Amino acid sequence: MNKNKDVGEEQSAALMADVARLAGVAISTVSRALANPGRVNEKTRTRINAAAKQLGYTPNAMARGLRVGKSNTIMIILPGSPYYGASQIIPQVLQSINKSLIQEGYNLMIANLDREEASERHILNLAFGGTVRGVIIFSSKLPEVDGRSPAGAGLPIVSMLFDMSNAGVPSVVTNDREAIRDATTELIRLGHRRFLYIAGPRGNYHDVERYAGVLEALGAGGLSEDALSISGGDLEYQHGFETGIRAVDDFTKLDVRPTAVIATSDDMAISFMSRIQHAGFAVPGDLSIVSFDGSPVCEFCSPPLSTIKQPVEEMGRAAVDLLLGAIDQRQEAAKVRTVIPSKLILRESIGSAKS
Amino acid sequence: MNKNKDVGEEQSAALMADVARLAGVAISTVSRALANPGRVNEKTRTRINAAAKQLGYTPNAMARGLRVGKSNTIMIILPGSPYYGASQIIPQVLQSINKSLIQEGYNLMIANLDREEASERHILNLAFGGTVRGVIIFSSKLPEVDGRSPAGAGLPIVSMLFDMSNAGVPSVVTNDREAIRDATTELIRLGHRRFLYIAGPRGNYHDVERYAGVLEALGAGGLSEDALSISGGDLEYQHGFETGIRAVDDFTKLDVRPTAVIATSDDMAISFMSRIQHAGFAVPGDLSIVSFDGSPVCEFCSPPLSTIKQPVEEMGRAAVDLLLGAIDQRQEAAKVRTVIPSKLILRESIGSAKS
DNA sequence: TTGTACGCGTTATCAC
DNA sequence: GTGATAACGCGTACAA
Repeated sequence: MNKNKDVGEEQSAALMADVARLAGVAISTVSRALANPGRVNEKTRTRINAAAKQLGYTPNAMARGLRVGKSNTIMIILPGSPYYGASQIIPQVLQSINKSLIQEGYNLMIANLDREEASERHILNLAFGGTVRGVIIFSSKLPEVDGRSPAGAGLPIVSMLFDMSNAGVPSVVTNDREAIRDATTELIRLGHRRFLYIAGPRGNYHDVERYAGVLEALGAGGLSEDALSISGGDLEYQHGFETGIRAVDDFTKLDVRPTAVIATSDDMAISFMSRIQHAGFAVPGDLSIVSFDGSPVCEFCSPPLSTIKQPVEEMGRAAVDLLLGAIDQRQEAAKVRTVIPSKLILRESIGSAKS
Repeated sequence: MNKNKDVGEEQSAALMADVARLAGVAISTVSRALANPGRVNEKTRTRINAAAKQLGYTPNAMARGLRVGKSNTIMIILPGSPYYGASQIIPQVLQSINKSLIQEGYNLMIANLDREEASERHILNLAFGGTVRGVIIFSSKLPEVDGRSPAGAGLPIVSMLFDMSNAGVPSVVTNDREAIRDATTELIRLGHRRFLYIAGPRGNYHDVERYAGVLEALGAGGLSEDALSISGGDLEYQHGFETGIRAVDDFTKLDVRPTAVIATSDDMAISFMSRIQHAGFAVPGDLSIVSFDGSPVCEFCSPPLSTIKQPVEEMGRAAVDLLLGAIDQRQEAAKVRTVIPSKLILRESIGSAKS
């Protein structure tokens, strides 16, 4: 079968047929020996294994995939333009997910979903072309063009970070609302009465949740919405750092200056804190700052930045568990929403309100 | 063919045969109409396209791949534990590469290469199992187990960031040595005469190059190696931030204190700069700092951190071009080494030497 | 220009 | 326990 077997040097990939011939058995026996080792005589099995090793045999994934009608590739859909806060955590997420997947024999393919139709089409081709077996979505929207969507391809989907459970997509999220609420409550406890909220894209799930969390804390603390000023929130994508910079302008224009700032991503907080200090405000003397994400770099800001740390590794593992569960049909609807709590890390960017 | 065609609702994937039947042509004609539109009558072609659209037909990638003996997936091998400085730039690299690949009809699969044999085996199965068509390697070593390596699988490989051209792997790198040399020269020009170099893993390509660059600048400036102290350089992996923290200890223990610090990654510089200021040293008053990578966050450090910016997007594009060139055999050996220059970004962390 | 027939490498179904 | 054989969905000689 292998026409190059006599060349010896750069032999092209060994086939199952080559292994069978070398081991002196039928090709189907080789297949079994590799897939169901129990259902084949031990003696022949070892002979087959030896032959396979000698030839450096590796099963052809596409042939197998075609035959069994399944691939073993999972696709993760990343936001095309780095999502306003997520770029810091993407590597951790990918690594966590990939590690979990590999243990179960799956591969990870990545796709970027931006505003161009071409990228949506590409993703859908992956989904409908049988290339992928399941989807982890890390973006705020599902790709859809010509009425086709990954769900329509019959693919299991799990959403990470964004709660899409009301769209029927099992989601692994953190407790955005409670986490921000608790952080705000802590600020109130420290005597703060006026706040600046640096928003993510308006309407975005995270922004909705986090904004609500701030309001809940204000309400519980006996403060009205008037205590809250808002910056950012543009619909258009913007780099987190830029949002923070603009927030400095907004801040300095306010008649009554807030004493505490709640940023919805570390990037925003980092650029804001840097520029606001250049503008002559002391942190935390004049101004306390807390943000969301938990990037490692926050510890080394000046002053060290308080942040709400998202457990991205755990969330990655949970998303994989959910997805593989759906694939194996172990669970059909699963728990639709899995919440993994974030943790407030208090650092020196937060202090008592100026009296 | 499609047994579910009468269900209408959740129809399983339409096949080429379905399209052929609906268009009233033979299955092979459909195949041609999609692949070589020129070689089929316009009238029938439009009929076929209409049928395909109506059925939501998407070609099965595995069947095609099996038939043509090629996949259209590229694998990128990432360092399993975040490489000492690279974690900041991985998202940009992935996005740049993915974008370039999609335009040419390829997909991107990711693999992590850490110290465990399982991950090497996984990568090699991908390579030998026909799953991938080419490899972009972002790690300092090539996976190899049982004497198998991706090159042995006949796969085109391109290395990014690391120069592996002497191992026969076309590489896209930046001018580490010159960039560091120029930065060091600038420090010398500013009157600095003693330096601390915060090293990456000893023996690592980047560290070798960058260290050499420092020495070249010292030599050109009439300084001896005695002008240089070294911190870091552990063989074991360590988080960049930790290396910077340890460098603070090393620095304070030196009898003659350097007035300038050259860090081989932004992470190191960021944690070092933060802690050294807490220890009572002024930047750049007592100490100038420059680092390597060009993370956006450097601009918002206190003081803003000078850094050598690597053109990661360009490097990603170049790597893809090289790889696809090798796949298409347009170029056989290609230029073995492509250098894309980095750019020194001067910020306030650098100043004249204390007199 | 279009249709027929075969094969890509593997797994699953059946006999033996 | 093992072997022959028919698919999986598509591309491509070749014949019509």
